[in-house]
Amino acid sequence: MATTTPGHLAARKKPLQARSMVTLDAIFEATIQVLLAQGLNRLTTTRVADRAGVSVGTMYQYFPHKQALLYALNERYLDMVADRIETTCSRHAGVPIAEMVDALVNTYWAAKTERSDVTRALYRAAVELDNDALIAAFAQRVDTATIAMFCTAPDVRFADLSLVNTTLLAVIFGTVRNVFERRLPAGLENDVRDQLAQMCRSYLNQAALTDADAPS
Amino acid sequence: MATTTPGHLAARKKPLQARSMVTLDAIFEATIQVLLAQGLNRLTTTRVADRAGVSVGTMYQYFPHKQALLYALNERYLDMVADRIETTCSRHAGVPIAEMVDALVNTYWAAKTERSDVTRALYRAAVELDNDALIAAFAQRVDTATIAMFCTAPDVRFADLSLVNTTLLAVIFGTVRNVFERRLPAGLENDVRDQLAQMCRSYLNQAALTDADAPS
DNA sequence: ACCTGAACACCGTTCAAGT
DNA sequence: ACCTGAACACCGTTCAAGT
Repeated sequence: MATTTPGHLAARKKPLQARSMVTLDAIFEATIQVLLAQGLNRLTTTRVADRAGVSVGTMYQYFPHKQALLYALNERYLDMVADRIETTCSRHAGVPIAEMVDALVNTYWAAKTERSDVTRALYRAAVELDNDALIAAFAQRVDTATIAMFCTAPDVRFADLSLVNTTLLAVIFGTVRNVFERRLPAGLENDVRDQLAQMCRSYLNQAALTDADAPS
Repeated sequence: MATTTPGHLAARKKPLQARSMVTLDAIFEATIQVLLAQGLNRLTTTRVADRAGVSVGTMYQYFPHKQALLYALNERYLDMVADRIETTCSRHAGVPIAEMVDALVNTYWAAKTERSDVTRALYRAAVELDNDALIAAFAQRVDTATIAMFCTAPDVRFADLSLVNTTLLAVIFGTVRNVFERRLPAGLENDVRDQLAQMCRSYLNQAALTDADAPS
């Protein structure tokens, strides 16, 4: 399921021809480069257009305003992360729940870490815009995927899987972001990731229904 | 300990006279009001000055640039939160660790929730500026306070308290922020808070040294 | 000494004029 | 049909002129 883009932030034209796609990619790539090299306050429509090799006017054919550009960039990125989580979830159907949680933490962590500069740039840029819809769509996709996975766990049942799942995702996503923004040394960062996985496992063990709780 | 402000973001003049303090407060209050009523992209130096009843020029006597204004606002807020955490920590010296964790989660949660509109406005505004130093100073204060508290727990010892503490804070702060940005319904929000506290307790139980681990 | 607000440089966005 | 970039409105910041 793709994210639903609110009208006022939608890209102006869908790239149907190969040439347009190349231009669009150039604009995205230029945006990331400017964001990384110059920072958010120097991210100027003119600068992005220059770097992408088009005129400002052309850029405004693809994006109705600067916000839409940042929005689309973020959308692309979140789609990539959601894709990876969905893949992990379907690959881990039926394994013990401790393995599921480890896979989840590691997938999300890896997706954020592999291009950590871009991740950080996007975290900073994301706040410029009204990304509520984007976050909601992303959360929905991930929620669906992880709930489906946890349902197949052979070793546990929960009284309220939905709440447990919501908590788990809030904790994982929130912690990863927090660690990122604090710029901890890489070694400590990895230690915290392992502790996080451990913490999720302890939580799931404790929250799992015992035989005594089982419905007759 | 107060946070250390890097030179390029420091306020231009320290308000030593009562009149100046009133002006400064008016500017801060105006900033919050504009932020809440109009949003970050309409937060204009002119608009803030108008609302505060001073001219732009006067505002630039107190803050060398717009960033410094937002920085100072954030600094004030973080100092308030850190104050409350420090208070909680010294009040809970010597109680069982489960109570410590509950108090910690609840204090942080309450500090963020009580004026959640301001909190959210600041989360959005914070990214505009170089808040690394602010976050580092805040983290340092909180780290010190919670480590000191955990050292007094009568019922547990840890192999690596520093790592456990870092993890715990990253998880609590990150999760609270994530829950905020997702704008969950209030009921669910509270459920997640309770689950978070439960999760922290499970983690601490599991991470605690048993008698078998104890040094001879 | 301190405050004011017109003036300057720059940015987002548009649209008449090009091809 | 599509692209260009000068032009316009507006914002951050300054500083000569006021009190």
